[in-house]
Amino acid sequence: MKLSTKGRYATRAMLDLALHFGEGPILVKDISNRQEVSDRYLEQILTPLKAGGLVRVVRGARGGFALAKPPSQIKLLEIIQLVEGSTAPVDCVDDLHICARSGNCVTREVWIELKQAIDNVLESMTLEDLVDRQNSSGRSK
Amino acid sequence: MKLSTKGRYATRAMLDLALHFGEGPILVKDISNRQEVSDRYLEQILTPLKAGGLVRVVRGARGGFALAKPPSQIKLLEIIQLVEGSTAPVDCVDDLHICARSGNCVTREVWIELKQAIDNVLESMTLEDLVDRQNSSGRSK
DNA sequence: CACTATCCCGATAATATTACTAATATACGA
DNA sequence: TCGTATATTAGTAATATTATCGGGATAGTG
Repeated sequence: MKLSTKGRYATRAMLDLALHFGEGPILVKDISNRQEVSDRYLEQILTPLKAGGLVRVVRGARGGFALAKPPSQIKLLEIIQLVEGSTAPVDCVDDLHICARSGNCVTREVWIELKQAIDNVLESMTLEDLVDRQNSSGRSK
Repeated sequence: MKLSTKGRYATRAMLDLALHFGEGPILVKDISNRQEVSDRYLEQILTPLKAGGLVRVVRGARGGFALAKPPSQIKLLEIIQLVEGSTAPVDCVDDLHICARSGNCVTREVWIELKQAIDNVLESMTLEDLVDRQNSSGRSK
């Protein structure tokens, strides 16, 4: 039940962008320096977020990344889904047919409830919420 | 955020044992046949469940596995924790010190909430609940 | 136009995890 | 004491994750 680095780095990168929202394009390198992750790897992680319309990109000199929408309109669930795929703890939750037992499987019902619980948390939290928490506790950027 | 086969197989094996509770030792081979998983692998998965006191073992002829307690007293959370370790989606949730940023990290707070949501679901469900569901919906064993 | 900054894409190396197998030891019962 | 069954440990193939690299496309800048 671990979140991979993709989900963690993506969330931190998006929070970083939220903290610099309105400042124009932000370099991947700056994000990776602040967040202490590999910039090459971070590029890869940002790709699906761009494809999913959460960030916009300016190429070329003075380019970089920025949120495509205000932080208040970006839910953590969207971020996680784009980089990790579904939050379902087991694949049969999304597709009954990958397991012949699904129609007759009570454990599957548990996994469905688990997914719902996870989605509830991530759905109800936006980047703005994270920014607020960060600011209200005297944390550095 | 995927549960590994360990967690899934363990839950199914325990449900299997719950359905046969009171019938004496059950062969690993019988469980693995019914659940369609490798018996060798299932043995390995049962080991931590034994160490954790959820199942008891009778070695030798006419031996096998059985629940150490009634199904009503075994929570799914216990099963998952024994075979998968903590339900924390990120390691820093359990141990602040594995990441230097933890003290100053708002995303960590999200992961803590996520873990709590997961634990809530798994804590509130016992093997007896699963047995009831199985019986009440006309399913086969 | 030449130069440089920046993201884009595909390949692949390194590592970790997962799922499973093999072989041998140990225990119990008839 | 023999057959049946789990216990234990080590090994391994397959897969997924994590990260790196080289070169290329694109867009500003002087």
